[in-house]
Amino acid sequence: MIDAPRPLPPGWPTTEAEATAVQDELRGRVILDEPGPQPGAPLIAVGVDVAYDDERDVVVAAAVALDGTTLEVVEEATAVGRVAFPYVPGLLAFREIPTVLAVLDRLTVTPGLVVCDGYGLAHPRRFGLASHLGVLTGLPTIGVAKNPFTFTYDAPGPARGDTSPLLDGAEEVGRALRTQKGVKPVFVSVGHRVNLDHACAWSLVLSPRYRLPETTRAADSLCRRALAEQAS
DNA sequence: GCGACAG
DNA sequence: ATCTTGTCGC
Repeated sequence: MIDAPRPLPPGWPTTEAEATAVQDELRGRVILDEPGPQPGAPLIAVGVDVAYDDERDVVVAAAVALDGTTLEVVEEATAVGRVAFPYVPGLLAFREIPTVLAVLDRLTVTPGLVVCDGYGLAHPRRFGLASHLGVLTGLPTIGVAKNPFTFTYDAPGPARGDTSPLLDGAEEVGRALRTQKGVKPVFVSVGHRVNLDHACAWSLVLSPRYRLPETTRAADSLCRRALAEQAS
């Protein structure tokens, strides 16, 4: 059975000015002074990702819950929604967050950490997707991105676990983290209720074999499969 | 002013 | 994100 795309929430921003105002309002509710879960602690780590069909204006979100110790999949969920905003760098969250919230609602397990595909604090106004999702759910969140966006960094050391600051001018907004020897780093930033050390440590724990965390890989794979089903 | 820019 | 074949390598 294929789900019909759910409609947008009433009052959802439609202009860049409105979306920016929402960010500025929600940003005051981000919690940055909690250490967050200890890396390796027994918890459920949830990866979220989305896939788009711009033709049909459809977005499919996937959430995959992993045992934070064994990295085994304990639950999967998908949700189908409407693309909620045009793609504007810095406003990515508005495109997908309603559907991401829906997919998290479908999980029966309680996430101890949510790993987002994108940024948190590393954002032009310090309120990326991971920050936004964290504030709206109250859950600890981190962002792990594949690209440095507009930020700068020097290459981290060659060993797995080596890091270097991700900089916006002189300000450290996240870290480039080498998750595999000799492989391009990922870009980690804090979302909500997790500090940068723990965010990096969890990113490393969740990436035992590949460049990207297993949470991200599992969610990416699932949302692509779900989008293909939705299209057929 | 223009372009570049997470996904 | 997405458009897209084969190919080199473990």
